[in-house]
Amino acid sequence: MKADVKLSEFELDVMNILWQLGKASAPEVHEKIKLDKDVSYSTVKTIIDRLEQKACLMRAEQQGRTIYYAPAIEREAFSTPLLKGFLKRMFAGDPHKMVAQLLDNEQLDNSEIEQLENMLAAQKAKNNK
Amino acid sequence: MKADVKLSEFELDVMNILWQLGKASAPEVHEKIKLDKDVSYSTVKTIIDRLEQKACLMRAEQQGRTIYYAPAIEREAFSTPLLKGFLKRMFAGDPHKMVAQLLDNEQLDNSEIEQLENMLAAQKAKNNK
DNA sequence: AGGTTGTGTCTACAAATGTAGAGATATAAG
DNA sequence: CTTATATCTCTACATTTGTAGACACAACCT
Repeated sequence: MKADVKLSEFELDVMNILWQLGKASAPEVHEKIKLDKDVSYSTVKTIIDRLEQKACLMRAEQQGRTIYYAPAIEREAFSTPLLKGFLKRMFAGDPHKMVAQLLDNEQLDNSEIEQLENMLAAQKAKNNK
Repeated sequence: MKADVKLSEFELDVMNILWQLGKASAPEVHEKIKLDKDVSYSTVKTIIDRLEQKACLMRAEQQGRTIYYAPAIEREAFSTPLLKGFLKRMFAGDPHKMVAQLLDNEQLDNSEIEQLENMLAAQKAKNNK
């Protein structure tokens, strides 16, 4: 996997939509994007084209003139290095600071927190093996 | 606090150094940056100047000709919105996915995990109040 | 078949970002 | 006091990113 592919914020927004939907046409992506900010179709299509050039998404299907795009890369391929970088940049590489902030920002109810506790327990079990 | 200040990656790198050191001169920042990538002094100084323009850092002190800069904004002022955005973009807004990835990426030993568990317990206690 | 419409293609450009050299100059060194 | 050096200042430019219009054209409707 290409390790040096950098995506801009906007490009990530589009990828995110594709990762969620599995596949989508440019007008569909445009619809989704417009929920957040008002940009023209051309703008979105340009981003899609650039992502295609970078081989981050591919033409999956065609119906009439309409092209359906699908991600060509797994979300994790990006989230892993980005998370590391983000952790380093914003939290001096300390996961605790990050989780603390996360708990502070997001309102998690008790059942959600318990899910997290389960994850931690599982990790501990794995460590002990 | 100015909510609409956007910092580039490089600008964040510099801020990070300042947040760590408390204050530093441009040559000192340059030194630190060079540990990661090879850029000229001018480049770093330009970034510092832009950060000063954006009022993200200030001249704290002067020794001879050398100016010492210090952050003019708390780390949290950036990490909060950035974390939210990052969560939304890379993990579809789901904190669990993010923590899962975090556990996967970073090798946390049991005592570190227990610290996290304590944080979660504290949060639950707060929820129940 | 002819017009309409929704998509795609191509091109362009402004703003932000990364990068750095040339020159000024205050301080340090002799 | 002169020279050398470390910093700062100013200016410039290439690249990336965000943004969108103009035009082409296939497909659908009647």
